[in-house]
Amino acid sequence: MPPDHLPLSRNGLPVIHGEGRLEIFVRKLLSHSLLSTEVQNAMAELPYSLRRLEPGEYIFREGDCAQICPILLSGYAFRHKISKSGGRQIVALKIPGDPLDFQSLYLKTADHNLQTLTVAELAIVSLSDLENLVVNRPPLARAVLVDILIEASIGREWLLNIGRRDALARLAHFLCELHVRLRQMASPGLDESDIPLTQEQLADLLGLTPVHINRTLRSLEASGAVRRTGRRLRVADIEQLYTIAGFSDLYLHRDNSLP
Amino acid sequence: MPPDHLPLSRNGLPVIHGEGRLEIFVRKLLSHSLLSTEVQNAMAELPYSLRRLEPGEYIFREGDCAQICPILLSGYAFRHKISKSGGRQIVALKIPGDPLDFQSLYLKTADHNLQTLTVAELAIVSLSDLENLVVNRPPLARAVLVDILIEASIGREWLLNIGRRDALARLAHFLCELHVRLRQMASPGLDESDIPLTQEQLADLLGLTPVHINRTLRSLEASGAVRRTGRRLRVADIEQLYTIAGFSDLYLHRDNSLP
DNA sequence: CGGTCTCTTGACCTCTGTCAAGTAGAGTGG
DNA sequence: CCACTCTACTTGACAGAGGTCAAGAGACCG
Repeated sequence: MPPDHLPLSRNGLPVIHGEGRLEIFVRKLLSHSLLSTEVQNAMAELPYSLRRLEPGEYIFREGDCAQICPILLSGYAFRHKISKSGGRQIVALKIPGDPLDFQSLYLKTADHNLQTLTVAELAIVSLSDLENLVVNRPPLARAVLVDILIEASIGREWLLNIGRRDALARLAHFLCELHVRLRQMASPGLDESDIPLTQEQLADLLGLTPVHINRTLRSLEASGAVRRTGRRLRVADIEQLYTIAGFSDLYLHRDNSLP
Repeated sequence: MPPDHLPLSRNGLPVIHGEGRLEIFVRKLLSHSLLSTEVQNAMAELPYSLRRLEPGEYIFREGDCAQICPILLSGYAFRHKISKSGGRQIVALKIPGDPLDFQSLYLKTADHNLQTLTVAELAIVSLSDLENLVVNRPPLARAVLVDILIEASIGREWLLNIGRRDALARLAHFLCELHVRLRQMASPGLDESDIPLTQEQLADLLGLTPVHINRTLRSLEASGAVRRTGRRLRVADIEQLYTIAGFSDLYLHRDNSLP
């Protein structure tokens, strides 16, 4: 039985010096911020240790006091919270390239759980290396902050989604968001039409039940917006999803680095 | 007819040099971060101009490109978004002492609307003054970031609240949060048991309808958890509200400045 | 090929929304 | 101090989106 928690903070001697695996992280920040090539190179050369996690492994738990900054190199992860009555709500979905925990560097305790969704690879960057990199590079500090602000903006859109859209539009809206975010990363081996969540996970993410997700998914399939083969769910007609969801990507702030 | 938008960015010559009105903002940051007296004094002496707003006035709108940093000195304000089908969702409630818009300093366009809930007074601080203050004061920069992170944490708890709690627990949970946040500010003239929202606003905040808020409020009143006189809503028994909501204040990170 | 985890489906239920009409406060003006 | 007016709050009847339960079928894995 593997340990429930990652033995993460064995004060991070970097093990592997990446063969450009951090490039996807650089690309993530570039998607919303301008960074000089000097900064980009410095980031790509950050020492890190690589960890491979199975689906469902916890990266940290509510109440923990994390000390490192993991970056998602491949696979998916999600943040979630559980209410006293046992209901689970997924509050964020992270895709390859996303930094997973700038927050712990500034807050004492974690207010949510972070768990892998699929097999995932993490680059564990040491706190001091990261701080050394950011200090004296205001544009990089700014890019990190922008990343945090965009995650918060996505959270607000999810509030609107769960609070005010019916099941069909709500599901469609999430599929649109994931599609846009994946396409924005434009990573080889990352298929923006492939939805990696089970129906139960979709339910926990959208504040619905698995049974109702099933019915709604079926309805989306009937209209041709998605296709399902076996357990695999794919976006079939993104334009139609946009229409069903009333989707606008303003909240993703993709224009942030434009003139 | 007053202008719909504030003429905010008349490039901010500070008009009034505060008689300690910014003290409440200092106190807000102190509630989660340690700051030296030097930093506190420098903050309190920031030049600012004072604006008084009527209930329901917009401070900025989705798509705007704000340029200043307003701080809420008295009264209440809220962030909200509107879906294509017309549903409104309040995504954040701001109380006296809260900075209202660090985000615009880093993101090009606003992704939500910001509106006053009651009569409110804002301190408008110029962008350059603020940046000058923060640069070379890392603890202050950190405190500002912590403030942003805590707002994001509150957003995640709201996702759990709307996604996974029924109307009764959901309403109770919000009342608990507001009570704790107001008490934490411990400001004279600020009554932590007084709920300043109409039933319609509570509905938009909790993803419910006004009619159902009415029924739920009535149920809370019957159990003695709240009291209503005329249109005024007050917390009557906070312990009972905690129980009904299954409330834990971990997500407010009030321990953040403790040893 | 057996085991386990998802997904499906139908019947039924209930929480919350909808509609619509009426009441009561709070402010305004006479 | 009394209309008058707005807005907010109430209330009841009814509807419907989504939840619950439970059993079975289909995928994927070793």
